[in-house]
Amino acid sequence: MKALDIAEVARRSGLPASTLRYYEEQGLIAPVGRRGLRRLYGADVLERLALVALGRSAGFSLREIAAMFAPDGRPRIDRAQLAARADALDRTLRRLRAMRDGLRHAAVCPAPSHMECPTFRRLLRVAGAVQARRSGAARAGRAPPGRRDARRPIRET
Amino acid sequence: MKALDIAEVARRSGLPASTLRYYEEQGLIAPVGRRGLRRLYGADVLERLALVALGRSAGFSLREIAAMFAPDGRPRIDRAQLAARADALDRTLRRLRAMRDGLRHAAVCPAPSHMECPTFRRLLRVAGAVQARRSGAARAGRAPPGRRDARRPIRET
DNA sequence: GCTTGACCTCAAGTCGACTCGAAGTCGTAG
DNA sequence: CTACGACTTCGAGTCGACTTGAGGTCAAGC
Repeated sequence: MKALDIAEVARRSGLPASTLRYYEEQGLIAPVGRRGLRRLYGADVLERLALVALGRSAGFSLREIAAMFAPDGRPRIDRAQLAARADALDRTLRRLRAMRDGLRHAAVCPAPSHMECPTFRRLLRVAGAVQARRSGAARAGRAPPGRRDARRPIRET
Repeated sequence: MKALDIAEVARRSGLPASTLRYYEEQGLIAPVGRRGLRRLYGADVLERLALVALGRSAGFSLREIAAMFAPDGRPRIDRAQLAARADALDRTLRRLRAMRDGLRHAAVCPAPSHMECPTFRRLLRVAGAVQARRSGAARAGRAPPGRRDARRPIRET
């Protein structure tokens, strides 16, 4: 077994060493051992990191990703959870698609000002409506406490 | 002109008053005046807020959105910037689409473990590759300093 | 044996977009 | 006229995912 030192894992994974230590702290990876103070990783850490990257890319938090590994270290992924995340992605996709089309249109729209373009105005109403719906505006006037924003950041490419 | 107080704007926009104040601090909106200490808003603030919501939905930061308003208050949106953002959204969409398909597949994949499913493994390689490419791994070994992660959070629905 | 420099730990800082709490002001209903 | 409560300001706190810096350890090369 050739053990990898942190620099090697960093080089091969593209992640800085500080991130690897942070991931370890978060229970996402673990070194197979140490030489003195220095961490030694097995080659499988790279697959694990790919799995983490995959999860992050799909919008999972590090905490959620950590929960996807069984204590024995093997990925134990809940299929229902995957399906749910796929559905969430679908919703995001629909929203972003509409947004892209709107932007695309606005970019070439002949109206002198965006505010005079019907398409743009429609987009505007939609964006405003999403917000109002989320807070229950004009119904209760006050969102139930503790009901924090469920949206989670997804990172662009 | 009927002036709206902050509670009314909050109600109609679905945003908490604290957010409206914060937006003002960030130069996104401004009250038309005050009655005593209290802010009074014109009706146009709602359109403005819709514009802000739109921008946020498209992945712009508040800073960028603020820059989209000319000093006179009218939206002065750079069409090239819109097109660029639309392209960025397109890339994000492609990535998320692949991710969704992968998740969907993994959720129904008959392989006993995800690691034995070719589709899942392919997805894994892709996710790992993105990361490695971003940091220039295996080429320079070190990303040029100051070149911070350009990805920006997009919020799900 | 000594130096070098890659690694270590731990605490603190960063960023964006808000939210919260304390303490103060003020218009209006009674 | 007073009390109430909706507003105000300002500073600090939160969250997630890291990064940075100070100060310490240690294996390997000279």
